[in-house]
Amino acid sequence: MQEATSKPSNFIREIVAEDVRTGAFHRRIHTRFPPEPNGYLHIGHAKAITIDFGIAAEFGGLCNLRFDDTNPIKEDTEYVDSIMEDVRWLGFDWDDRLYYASDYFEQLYQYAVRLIQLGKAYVCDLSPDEVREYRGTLTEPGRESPYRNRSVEENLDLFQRMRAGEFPDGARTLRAKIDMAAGNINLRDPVLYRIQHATHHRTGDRWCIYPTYDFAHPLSDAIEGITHSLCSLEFEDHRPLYNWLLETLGFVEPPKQIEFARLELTYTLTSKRKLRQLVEEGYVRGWDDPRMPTLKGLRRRGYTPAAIRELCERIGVNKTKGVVDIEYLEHLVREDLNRHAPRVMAVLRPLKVVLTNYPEGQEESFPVENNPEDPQAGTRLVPFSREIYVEREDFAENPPARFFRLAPGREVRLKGAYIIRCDEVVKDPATGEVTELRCTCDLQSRGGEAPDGRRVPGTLHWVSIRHAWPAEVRLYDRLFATEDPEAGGDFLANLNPNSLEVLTGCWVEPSLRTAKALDHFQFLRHGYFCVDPDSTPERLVFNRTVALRDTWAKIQRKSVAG
RNA sequence: UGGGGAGUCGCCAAGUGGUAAGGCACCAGACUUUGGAUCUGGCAUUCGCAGGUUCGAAUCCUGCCUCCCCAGCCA
Repeated sequence: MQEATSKPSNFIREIVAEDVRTGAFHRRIHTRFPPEPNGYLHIGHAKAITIDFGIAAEFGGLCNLRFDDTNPIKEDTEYVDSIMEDVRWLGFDWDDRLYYASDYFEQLYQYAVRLIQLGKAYVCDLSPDEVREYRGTLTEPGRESPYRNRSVEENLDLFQRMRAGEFPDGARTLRAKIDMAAGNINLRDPVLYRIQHATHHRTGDRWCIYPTYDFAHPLSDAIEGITHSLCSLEFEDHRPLYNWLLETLGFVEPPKQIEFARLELTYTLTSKRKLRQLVEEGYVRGWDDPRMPTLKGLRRRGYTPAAIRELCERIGVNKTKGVVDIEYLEHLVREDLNRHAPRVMAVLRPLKVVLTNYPEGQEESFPVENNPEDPQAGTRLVPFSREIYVEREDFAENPPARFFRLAPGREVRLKGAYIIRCDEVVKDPATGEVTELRCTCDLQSRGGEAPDGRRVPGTLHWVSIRHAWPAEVRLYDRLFATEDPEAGGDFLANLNPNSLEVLTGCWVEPSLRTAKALDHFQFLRHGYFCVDPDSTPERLVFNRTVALRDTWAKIQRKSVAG
């Protein structure tokens, strides 16, 4: 609880702290993360997970993982497995508290029977269309169902026969008897059970009636001894129903539902339906495409659990709907990876450089720091020889102002190696394209230090041609070109046509040969990269997580703008 | 027009009657064998608007405005 005071406050933390202080619950603080197994987890879920597990941990409580599997036609075990994997990857653990709403089907049924006995629920024969008609509108009250006043006995009999499978889908429902004139539409005799002759991924064909969310959720919470049922804003309207059910059924110290705003990010979509469309219609390569905001996509892209958790922590918790700038997340991965990712040299768009005064056949190795942020990370030896590759954009025949890189007659330092000067530019006579640079190497500058102390402002990354390893590098950009993917009404029209650029002729330093899938690196002067699962030792594949901050690009942009 | 929510810097967000934290972004500078990182400084006389209460209000009261959610036998 000490942490509770050291972290920035938020209204949920305050409510829970107050409940602890007043002893509102004679049991430990208990929350739950209740995903429906009908899709993959995305960045929005990360916030809910962080809050659910975080609040419990802060107050010495527990958080359950509970699958809200009350709709058999939408759900599947494939998602169950995936969700568990993602929650663990994010860094949370439910120990042995893995539950399913479907585990409670029998109990839930008994609670429904109890409600009927109390005269608080009835079997209704209205068709779906009729129910809608009777419900009224936002501004007009509804009308009571003609079946509303059936006897307890008749209701009990009918409900039992619903369970027995005597009626077809949609023929009848069990409804709560509350108030058809309520301003809150959720209180206009909400449906508690519907008939659905469908095979459930866990209970098989044992049931042909299934509880609705509104019925199953509060009761599942109560059954598990949840104290604080945290959910998103769209359930605010359901809270009176949540409370009505628990009160009517006589639960002591019932759980409290508290709603908070979801996490939204700029340039990002979190609608399950639309994400599915992107996958199914081939706009991305799958649910784990590195451009997807799914946890699987983020992982493959190279985002770390720590960065995602940190985002959730720093954006706070409240009821104000907002859209967080994706740059915040990008900043946080950089912050994390800057501390942890080993530095390495990779040339993405190679330009050959021949060091004319460096002895042919000679080679040597230079120690280069693995991470200047972490002296403990040590150094590695990087091989050097007469012919190297540098980045094409690190050379300019007619350098613009403040260009610190290679140009005819100019000097530059090769990171950790030597200072070189460009003497000659070799071009393809047919196209005029620069194909090679011939440079001389200041042999006195081993390690990159000028012997006479002269200042060399530019430092380039490089790879020795003879030693380099080929690689494919996938450069990702935002999936959508507009901050709000929904802008203009058609999210597909807002897709960024340049969200993926595949570079195939890349060369990386030999130390990368042993890199394993999902390993993180900083490619010096480029950005953070992650080994794609497609990678093999013969053909390395890297995904760009995020580029380094690029002050030079900013200067150029400004000079172009005027 | 019914019910439920929300409005503090470009974005996120503290603040709970005592005179506007912090982060992102941005700007300026220092340093730099990553034009990275780091460091320093700048960045809301004002809290949706209008009244009122008070010595004093973003915080209390009144009225208004704007935005979001709800009419699935989805969750």
